[in-house]
Amino acid sequence: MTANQQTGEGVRTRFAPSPTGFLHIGSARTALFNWAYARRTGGTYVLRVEDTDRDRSTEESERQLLEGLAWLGIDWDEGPFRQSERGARHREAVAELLETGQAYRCICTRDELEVRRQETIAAGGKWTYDGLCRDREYAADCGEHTVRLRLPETGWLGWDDLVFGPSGQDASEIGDRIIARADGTALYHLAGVVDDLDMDISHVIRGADHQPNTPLHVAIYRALDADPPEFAHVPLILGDTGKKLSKRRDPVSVQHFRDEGYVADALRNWIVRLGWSHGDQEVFSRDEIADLFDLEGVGRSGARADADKLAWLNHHYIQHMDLAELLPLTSPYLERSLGKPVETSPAIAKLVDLNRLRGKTLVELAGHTAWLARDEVVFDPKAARKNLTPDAGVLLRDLAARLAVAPAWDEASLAAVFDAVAAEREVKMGKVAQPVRVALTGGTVSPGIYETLEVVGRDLSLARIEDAAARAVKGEFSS
RNA sequence: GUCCCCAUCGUCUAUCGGUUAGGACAUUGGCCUUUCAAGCCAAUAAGGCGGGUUCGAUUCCCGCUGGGGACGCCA
Repeated sequence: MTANQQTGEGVRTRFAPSPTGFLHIGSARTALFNWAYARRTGGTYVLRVEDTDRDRSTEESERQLLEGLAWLGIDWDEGPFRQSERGARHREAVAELLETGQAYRCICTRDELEVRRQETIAAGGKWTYDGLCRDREYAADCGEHTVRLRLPETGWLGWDDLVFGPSGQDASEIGDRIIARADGTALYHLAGVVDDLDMDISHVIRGADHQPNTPLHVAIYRALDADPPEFAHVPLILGDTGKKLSKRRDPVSVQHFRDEGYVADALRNWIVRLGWSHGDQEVFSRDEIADLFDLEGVGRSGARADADKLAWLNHHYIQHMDLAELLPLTSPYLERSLGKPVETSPAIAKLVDLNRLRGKTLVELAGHTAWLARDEVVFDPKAARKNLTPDAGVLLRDLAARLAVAPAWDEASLAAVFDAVAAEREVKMGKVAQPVRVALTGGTVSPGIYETLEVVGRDLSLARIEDAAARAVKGEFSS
């Protein structure tokens, strides 16, 4: 029976990251699963920052963490609590365990331990703490010492994992582990259990890398005379090598993907499907995740992070998003690309809308849009050499003259002029449209030529075409 | 090395003893076409191996092989 079943309260989950770097997509997924499970069940989601490793924890990481969660739309109901602020409570728990005899003081030093460990392994044995201090009953004044949990000699430390089913290990495999350092502070295992207990956490959903720790945690719950929560271990996210994602090898931070131009909806959708499925459904909005997520849909084998799938999802969301939502998301990338602030004019907005089919990321979308925001056309040498030949220049000059007297600047009128030029010169439409495209944008990629002309507008279009024509005729782009 | 875990198309996965083994991404071909895309259509592609259990195994059990994770006074 779990704590929450005893108290009759609802589901309470938590995300307990340590602020020692950026928000990792593996952590983000754990956060998402916990969030989703709480939302689905009408439970409560708690955020707890495990910053007890003072050497590695930084405020900057914590800021990044919260920012990443907010960006992904993962909101919490309680917290953020900081484990570092609960030191007194952890000390109290250690004292209690010492009192009840469930723990004892150990004066073995790291060096001594290491020597004995090596000896045991060399002799072909397997090392767990050898229990030298186990029955010595050292008092508080024994000098520098750690505190170890006193495990039963044997006995099954098991739990029924909500993903992996019956799991566990025998106490003899684990040995008496340290729960408090020589300086008196508690280790993660003890602190985490105490916090989960105090915060009445009912379901601990965490990465499978924690599986080997769970027997010890079960033992700590027992020593504290408490019932363990439900545990659900989630298979790890793997990199291209098939190994656990590594900071060195793989792109892992949420911030990284954000910088690369992936939208939050896509990243969230991507990671939720890494290890979880719901029939054949591939696309899940934030609300659907909160609505449909369950632990039964979580698989048991590691999932390789597939960048192509992320790109596809990103494309999907960029296409289906309201333009009003897409524009502000695109602006920063446009400004980055241009190196200056950009005002989102109606023309820019229209071009972004037309270009959304043409990019997998906001970076690409911005890249395809930037030309309109530049004062001067920047020609791609290759595109210009191929399309702005002297012959093309003559054609463009003719075309510009006719466009200048076109009755209107709309698709029908523009098409009539293009058709006429193509017919009279007996060339394919491509020979007309492509030079215009390069004249207007400097490159070979843009929306349909009439749409592009409309977006650029009559005056600027004529100016750019005439300018490019003049330079092309002079052979400026030929070599 | 020890302990634990996992195993369906290249990848993410569906299947909860009986299916022509389904979907998605990627790939390939076709259509469309003024560029690049997108879109549409189609194709290729999977139960690691060996034993059981069963009328019947991808599905249950065992072994092997392969892969992964954990082995801190980190979290």
